Amino acid sequence: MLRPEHYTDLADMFRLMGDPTRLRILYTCIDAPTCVGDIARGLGLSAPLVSHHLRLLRGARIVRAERRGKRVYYTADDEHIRAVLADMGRHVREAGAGLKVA
Amino acid sequence: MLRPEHYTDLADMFRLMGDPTRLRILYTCIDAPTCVGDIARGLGLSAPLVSHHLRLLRGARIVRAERRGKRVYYTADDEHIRAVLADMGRHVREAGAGLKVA
DNA sequence: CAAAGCATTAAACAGTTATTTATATGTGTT
DNA sequence: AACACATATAAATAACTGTTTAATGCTTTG
Repeated sequence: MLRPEHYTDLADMFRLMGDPTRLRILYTCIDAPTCVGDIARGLGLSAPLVSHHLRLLRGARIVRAERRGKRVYYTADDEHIRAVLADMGRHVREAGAGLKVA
Repeated sequence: MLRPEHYTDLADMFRLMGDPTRLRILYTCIDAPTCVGDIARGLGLSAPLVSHHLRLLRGARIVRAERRGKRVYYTADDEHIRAVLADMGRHVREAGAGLKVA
């Protein structure tokens, strides 16, 4: 099974990826390090909002930050994160559309 | 990239797995089909609560239901779900404890 | 067919969380 | 050193969601 304290950590991971805005932010910087401003512009979001979400993602080690001059570049922390997204993507595609969530 | 409508589906998946109670329920029936009552007893939860969460998980095709007599047995829908949990588990273990989420 | 067992549904409450707006911190430039 | 740029933080609001309680729906058994 799984150690109890890991449940909350795991759940936190999933919960953080479970917000549409955060997920779009994550996808924007999944392949190449991208700075806050570019993410914000690319998605049509305010910089504070993007920064805030990135802080949460960073706190869970889902993304990693690196400062270059004035800008801070974010990218996915490790391959497991990419693997998770890939597998979940496959699931959604195979399970097909028409998910009733509500 | 990813088709826009998939973002919400993907986010829904993660969001659903992002609740500690739901995640524990999912883990309980991940390997072998388990009925609502057994899940509830095993986790010390009420049957209505477990049933409610299973309905949400089922709506997203995260679990699959099968009726056998009076009981309804639930289990993980496909291998992708198990793969996602395995990868995320590895990430949490490697990233180590001390995640600052708040 | 009535009763009991198991699961589901519905509605109300309580707690949490994403977003906005305003302010502050850091970094490089003139 | 002052300015401009990029990011980060804080507080307030508004929307959402998990849990509880009570009632309803299916299946088999007596």
